Amino acid sequence: MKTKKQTADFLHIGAKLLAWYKIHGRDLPFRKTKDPYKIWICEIIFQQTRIEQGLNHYENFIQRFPDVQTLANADNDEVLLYWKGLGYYSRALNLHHASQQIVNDFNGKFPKKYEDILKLKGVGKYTAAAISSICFNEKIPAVDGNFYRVLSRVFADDFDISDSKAFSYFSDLALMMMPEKNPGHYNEAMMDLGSEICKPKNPKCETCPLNFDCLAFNSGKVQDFPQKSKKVKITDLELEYFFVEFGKSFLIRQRKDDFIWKRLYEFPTEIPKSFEKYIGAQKTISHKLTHKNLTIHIYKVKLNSKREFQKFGEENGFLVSDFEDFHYKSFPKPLENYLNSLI
DNA sequence: AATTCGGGGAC
DNA sequence: GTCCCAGAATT
Repeated sequence: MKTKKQTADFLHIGAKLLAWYKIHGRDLPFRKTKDPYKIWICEIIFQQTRIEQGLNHYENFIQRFPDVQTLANADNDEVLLYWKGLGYYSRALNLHHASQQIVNDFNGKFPKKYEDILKLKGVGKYTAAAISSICFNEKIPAVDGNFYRVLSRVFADDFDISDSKAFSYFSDLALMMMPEKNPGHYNEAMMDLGSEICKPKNPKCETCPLNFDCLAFNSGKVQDFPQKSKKVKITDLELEYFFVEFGKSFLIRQRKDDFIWKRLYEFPTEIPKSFEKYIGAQKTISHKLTHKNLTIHIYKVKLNSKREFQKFGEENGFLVSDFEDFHYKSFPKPLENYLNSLI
């Protein structure tokens, strides 16, 4: 149970944060709008993604799909194309699905209530809070990795951020500091502070607006926070592909959506025995994902019979692509790199 | 409650 | 090499 004095102290910290934000907040393109559609897109794009990495994707995506209707009417493949290289591709599939949810279930108008926004596929508690606070002035903390880090340091709190209860734990802390006005700015301020000042490594505590209040800083233990118990496990995975070509054409197909690289394009993973005599150059690619170390073997299969090429493609459901066409499809990064190396 | 899903940048 | 990033869905 918090006393009145403590609650006042919390609010004081939130006010400092907001004051800092007004001067030092980042000038980002999506900060100028309160269009829930645009904020939604930006929140999804920047999930687990650095601002610098996703900025161009955001601009291109908004330009091509400026509103919910455009996105809902778009081809699934084109949505994925605009997601090329961003990773976590189910985000794009969920985005497309949710746009059709808005058209069908919300009469084409972006929902305004937190509970409704939360119903959209791919929108969780963080994203619903971000949209609600920024666009509709709802006082809900958008607790993300930045909140975990900043709050655990300010209060020298050793609550394990990999605990599944961390979200609700830090939400309670964040809410106590949250000002009545400008909830969106408060949430954005915490993200900017976490990104620019209270960074995971080498935080700039000397210029931090909260350094007077920060218990970790004042006890010289900033590096001890946040506490995180869970470590990432990395497994090895080998993939084998056949680059089946005839002239300037080659065969591709779309992946299923039950594994990595959902719905992205790839090469055949097997060929008939009769093709083995055409196997030529082989390339081995190492590629790191967050939880996997991939080793990808790609074998060139250069056919000299157009009939065999087409027959194999048709019978196994492959598409014929070429070095112009593949730019208009979304490939996994290592396969895209491979294709570019052949040009 | 634990696992899975990318790619890139900082160190 | 390790860790983290405007997290969410699935098991």
